[in-house]
Amino acid sequence: MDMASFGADEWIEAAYRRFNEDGLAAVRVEAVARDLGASKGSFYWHFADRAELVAAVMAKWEQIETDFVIDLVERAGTPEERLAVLYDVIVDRMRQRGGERTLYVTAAGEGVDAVVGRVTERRVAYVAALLEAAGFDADEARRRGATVVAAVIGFQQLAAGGWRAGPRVETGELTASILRMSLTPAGR
Amino acid sequence: MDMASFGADEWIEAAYRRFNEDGLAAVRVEAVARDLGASKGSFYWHFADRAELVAAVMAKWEQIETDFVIDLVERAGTPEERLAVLYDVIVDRMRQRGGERTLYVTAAGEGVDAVVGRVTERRVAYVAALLEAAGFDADEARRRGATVVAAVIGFQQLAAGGWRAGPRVETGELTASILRMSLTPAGR
DNA sequence: CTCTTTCCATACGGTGGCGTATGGAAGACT
DNA sequence: AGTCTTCCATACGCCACCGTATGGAAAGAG
Repeated sequence: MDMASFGADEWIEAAYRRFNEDGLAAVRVEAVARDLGASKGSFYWHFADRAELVAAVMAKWEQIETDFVIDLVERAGTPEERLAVLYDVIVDRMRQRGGERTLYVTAAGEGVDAVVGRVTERRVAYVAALLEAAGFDADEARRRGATVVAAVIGFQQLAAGGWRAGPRVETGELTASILRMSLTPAGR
Repeated sequence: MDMASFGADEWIEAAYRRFNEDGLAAVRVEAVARDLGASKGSFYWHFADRAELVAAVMAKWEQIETDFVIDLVERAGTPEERLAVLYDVIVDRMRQRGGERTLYVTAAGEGVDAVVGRVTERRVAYVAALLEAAGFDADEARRRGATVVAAVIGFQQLAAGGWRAGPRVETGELTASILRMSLTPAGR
């Protein structure tokens, strides 16, 4: 046991950092090895193949994101206050979560769509629960919850493509706007 | 001039088909050549490199999508009726437009973010114009227009990841829901 | 009929990714 | 001390993709 040796955890950690920066496509065996100052020989001693590393990274990601939602659930406050907190969270994490931008598209090809689907479902369920607490019936709350999540991800996509909201409208306002819309009852 | 020869247009057409199926990543020189029954030698006579083909494909895409929006603009009807038409259009094209799913993420890397940004802007502007005609002020209409476009793209992303709306909520309802929400004024 | 231009196929070199083979260093065990 | 297990580096083979080099067929010009 060398003290400077690389356990599987170090590999997963380094790979997770790469995922967080540039998505699953960036978690390449040689690249992660370079980050770690290790070599492929080490990697293939700890892992069967790249897919195993990717699966571990996604497991870590699921854990982190699930804990995050649980934290959100356990907060107190009215639904409106909680949506305000959600706004801060979204805007705050929008910048750093670069890896998630590409995740939805690559998920199927990497065989991790089950994990992604579960995390998505938890997010949708969380927002839906908030909206249900705010007075919407279950089905409408779920539709709106899905819409909020979709819109946030869509904003990321539009920004990743060349689009900018423009001088009159800031990006943060868009998130605020969808949250406001989600709370406005339909009827007249 | 052989009658069975391949002009640049044939290459662009075949490449566009690939883009439409599986995104820009699928427009590979050898693959398109195989589709056409041609070889790389032919390709590199008509094009300087792959980027030139990709640019041509995106130009074609921009043309098609822009014409589409113009068609939409020229239709008559109340804003509500026009949004209903937009709904049909979105749901109808959601299935076939597989290539656009990956476009926003790959745009920067392929150097086509300018085109993508322009098309996005036209779509946002179209929906914003509808909403402004429905009584919203310009800024609010723009925010909501962007939200509608983002939500639709977000739904595609969520579906591409493993997520399904669930047994109680259909995918089509989500599109209907965001359009309805976009038309509901904020005040009480 | 010959020569030139146009168009294209085959073959090659280069890069970057994954996974494997092999040897070796360093501790653990006896 | 000698051996065995653990961990890792270097080197290799393989494949997919891009772009280039080269030779050649087919059609038009004269």
